[in-house]
Amino acid sequence: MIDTSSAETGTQLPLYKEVKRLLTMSLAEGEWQPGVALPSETRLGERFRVSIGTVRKAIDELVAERILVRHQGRGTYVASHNARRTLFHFFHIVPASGGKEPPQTELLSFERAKAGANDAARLNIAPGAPVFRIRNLLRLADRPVVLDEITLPVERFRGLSEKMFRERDSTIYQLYQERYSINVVRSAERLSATLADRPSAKLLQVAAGTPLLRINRTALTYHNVPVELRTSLVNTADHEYFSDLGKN
Amino acid sequence: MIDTSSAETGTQLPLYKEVKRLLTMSLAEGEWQPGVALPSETRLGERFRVSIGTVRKAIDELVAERILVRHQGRGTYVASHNARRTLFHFFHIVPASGGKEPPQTELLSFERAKAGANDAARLNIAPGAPVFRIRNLLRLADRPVVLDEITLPVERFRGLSEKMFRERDSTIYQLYQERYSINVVRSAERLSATLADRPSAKLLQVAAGTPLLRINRTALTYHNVPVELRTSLVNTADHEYFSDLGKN
DNA sequence: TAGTGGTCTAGACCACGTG
DNA sequence: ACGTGGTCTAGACCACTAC
Repeated sequence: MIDTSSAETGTQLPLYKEVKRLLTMSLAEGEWQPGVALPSETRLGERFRVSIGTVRKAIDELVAERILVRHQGRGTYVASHNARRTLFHFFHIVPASGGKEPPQTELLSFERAKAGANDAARLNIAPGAPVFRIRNLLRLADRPVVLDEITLPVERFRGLSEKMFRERDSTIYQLYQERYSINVVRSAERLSATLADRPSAKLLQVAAGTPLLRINRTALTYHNVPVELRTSLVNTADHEYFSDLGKN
Repeated sequence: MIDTSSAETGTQLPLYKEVKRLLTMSLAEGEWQPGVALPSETRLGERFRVSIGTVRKAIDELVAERILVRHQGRGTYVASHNARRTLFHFFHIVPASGGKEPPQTELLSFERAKAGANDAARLNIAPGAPVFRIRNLLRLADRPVVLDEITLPVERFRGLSEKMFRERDSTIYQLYQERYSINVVRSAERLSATLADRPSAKLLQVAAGTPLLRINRTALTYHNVPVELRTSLVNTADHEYFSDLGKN
C-alpha cells in the first residue's frame, strides 16, 4: 500500500489519484515511450500494491485526458502523435461544408530570436531567452488557408534545425515527440478577429484588409507544462474553426 | 437484470450503457427536474436490478457530460442552469487580460419569422416553419461587446413572449428550463472572422469595417437534439474567445 | 444517528487480439 | 490457448451532510 497521507498538509489523497500521479511521472520521464504498451493492469497493480480496480480508475482518467489509449485484448498504450490524432485533436479548421482533411505544410522561415515579455511569460522562460521562430503556410485542397507562427524555447529544443522541419515526413508534434521526447497532450486556444496585413494577405492570396481569424495556442505537455506557442491566421472565407466542448 | 440483447442487430450493449440510456430518457421526460436529487444509487440499483457499481458507472458518464452533478453526503442532482454554470460552460468570451465576468443583456428585438433552409436543417425542422428571432446586446464592464441573434423553433417554445425575455431575472437557458422544461446540456460552435456592417458597428460602437468574431452556435438538449441557434458577433478588441479542449 | 456519495478491494466472467 | 482489457458483482469502510 502506498502512503497517501501528507505530513505537511494533513490532506488525504485518494489512492487512485496517487497512482495516476505516479503513472504521469513515469510518462513524463519517458519510462514508457509513445506507441508502446504499458505493463498490464495486473502488473501495475502489483507494482503499486493496489487492486486492479484502483489502477483502472487511474488509467480511466488518463484515457479521458487522451494521454493513454486502451485496446481491448492488446494492452494500454501511450498516445502517439500520428497524423490522425493531430488532425482530430489539435487541428480545428474545417471546411464550411464538407469533412475535415489534413493540411499540406510549406515552411516559410526558420529563425532564432529572443523571447519577448509576453511569450516568455506564456512559455514560463526568462524574458530575452532564445527561441526558435518558425513560420508555415498551410494549404487545404491546394488553397492557402492558414498562416502559422510557431515559437519554441531553444532550451527544450536544442539542435533543432530548419532541415528537420523541412524534411520531416510526419506531423510537427510527432517531430517533437521523436526527436525531443516532448509529448504534447493538450492545448489551450484564444481566438480573436483581425485584418490581414500586406504580407499575410499576399501569402493567403486575399486582399489586404480581409478579416482573418487569429488563434493563439499554447501547447502543453504532462503536468500542464507549456512547450510551444503558435499564432495562426486563418482565412475563414471557406473554412471555420470548430469547437465542440462537452463532447470529445 | 435488464435485457441488453437486441434481436434485430444481435449487438450486445453493456449493462451500464443501458442504465445510462434509461436515466437519460427519464431526464428527457422530466421525471427528475433540474436542481432536485435523483434517487440514491442504492435505490437506482434496485430499480434497474443492477449492482450499485453499474449504476455508478452510468452516472459517472452523465457527470462527465455535465448532465448530473454529485454532492457527497447529499445526493446526485440534475444539473441546473444557474448564472454560474452558464457563464462557465456556455459563455466563452473573456477579457484579453483579467477574469471572466457575467454579461449584461439588453433586448433589442423580438420577432416571428420563417426558418430558412439553413436554419431549418440545423434545427431539424421543416423549411419555412415558424421561428422566434431574438436579438440581444451584451455588455461587459458597461461596454457593448457581443451582438446575439437567437433563433428558436416556435413549435418547442409555444407562447414565448417578448415580455418573458425582457423581464427575466435569470439566464436565457434558465428561462428555457423553467418555462419549457428544455434543458440545454451541450453546444457546438463554429467560428469565423467577418467585418462589421453599419447597423452592427453602431450597436457595438465601433467603426464599420472593424473585424469581428462570428460564432455560430447550436445548443443541444438530451440525445443531442438541437433546440436553439445563436449567431454572435464579438468585438475582440479587448476580449477573446477561450477554447480549452481536453480539460473541462 | 442515519443516509448519501467516494474509495478500495477481490473475484468471476466476457470479448478481443495474438500466436 | 493465453493474456489483455471490459463488464459486473458484492461488500467493507470512509467522508460528508442533514437532522
